[in-house]
Amino acid sequence: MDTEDPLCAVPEKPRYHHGALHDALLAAAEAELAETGLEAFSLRRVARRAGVSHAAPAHHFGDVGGLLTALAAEGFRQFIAAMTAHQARASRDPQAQIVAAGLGYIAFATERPALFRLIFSSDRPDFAAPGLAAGSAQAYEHLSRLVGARTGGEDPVDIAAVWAMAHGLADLMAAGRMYAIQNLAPADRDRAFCGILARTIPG
Amino acid sequence: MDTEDPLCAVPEKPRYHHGALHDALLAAAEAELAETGLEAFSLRRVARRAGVSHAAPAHHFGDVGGLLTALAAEGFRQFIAAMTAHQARASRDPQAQIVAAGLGYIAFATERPALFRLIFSSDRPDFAAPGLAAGSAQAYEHLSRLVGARTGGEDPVDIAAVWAMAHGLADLMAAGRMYAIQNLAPADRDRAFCGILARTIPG
DNA sequence: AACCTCATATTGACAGTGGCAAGATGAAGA
DNA sequence: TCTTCATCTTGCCACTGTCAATATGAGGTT
Repeated sequence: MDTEDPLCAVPEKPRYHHGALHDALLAAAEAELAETGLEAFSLRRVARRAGVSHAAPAHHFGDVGGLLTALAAEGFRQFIAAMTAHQARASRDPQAQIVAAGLGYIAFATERPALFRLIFSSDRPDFAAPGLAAGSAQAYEHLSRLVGARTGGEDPVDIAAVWAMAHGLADLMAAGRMYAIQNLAPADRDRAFCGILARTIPG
Repeated sequence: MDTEDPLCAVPEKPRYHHGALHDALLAAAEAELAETGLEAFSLRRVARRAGVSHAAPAHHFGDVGGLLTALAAEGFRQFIAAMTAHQARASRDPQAQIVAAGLGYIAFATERPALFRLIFSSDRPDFAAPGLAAGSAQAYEHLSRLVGARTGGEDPVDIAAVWAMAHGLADLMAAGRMYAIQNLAPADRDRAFCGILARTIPG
């Protein structure tokens, strides 16, 4: 959250027409989501944080659902980026890539639990909206390709197994329910995750 | 939801002191949760459904969090019951019992998605409250015993693997995100789940 | 330059929400 | 019968999301 970014340099004096409210609201919403969580998310607080009236978001996002839809689309981009980042640090071996993607999956859930819940455990975004549906599909295809590289064919059941294992670990970690794993030292925790994730594809 | 249950026979004429408001509110809350979902849950609608003023629940549950805490505790009981029911129909073989528990896990999530989210993906219940913490711990121990019967020792990593796989499948099914599996015929779907769940414990 | 247009933002209202305080009710014990 | 006190209601407050009406001013046209 760098406020000195010259690329976003916009005059700071208050003016009637904000100029970049769309992006400012998205950033405010993301911060608000991270701080208060999804269940306490408030459109009016987002507007206040962006320094704008409570009805201003409506013009850009329609209603709170629209804002959350846009936020979820952005969330999927970050989600895929988290997997990709972890894969980049792993070997090219297909199995290692699957495990790395799983670690990225878990890292995203742990570091951004509210955003994770927004994209996977909420009914409030409109998942049929073009931008969001595309993000969701892109995430699935990302996983699908990984599994395909490992098994040869993209068997939906294999994909489901890898997906479910990564998702289960991620969701339980985001909710803070896996005490046995949470209490491990980071290195041991990662080792445990790797071992578990490696079980999903037999052979 | 049998309204003729003689065991619960309570005079039905409206009176100032309800007599069994605690249980009536819990039942109303569960119905409300199932119909409107967790994110649209409203304490006042629960009160209306129970035929009582909007402030009546406060005396029994404190606030909305208290009601959701009680509901979550009840949810864990039903959750464990779902696993137990599926296990009863399976063979005594430890591996078969693990798979059956997983199928029960998934069945609970698909049949009661809102309750499932309440106990696994919500911050609103107080999970430190005695009744709820006990239910949560009981569920973990249930899984723990199953895995122990299969492997000999209760390795937390083995438990985590089984738990995460079942949870991942359940959560993604509850959210309606596993299109590839959802579109399968019920028999094929169960076969797929069994195959996937069986992968979690190696050997 | 002056003017117009219209997307952008504000204000104010509305019904709905959770929580609190004050009061009404009536069941149970003295 | 009288008293007590848990139970339930009423009324209020701050807050929420959404809508309609209004104000603003940036950019294009003349």
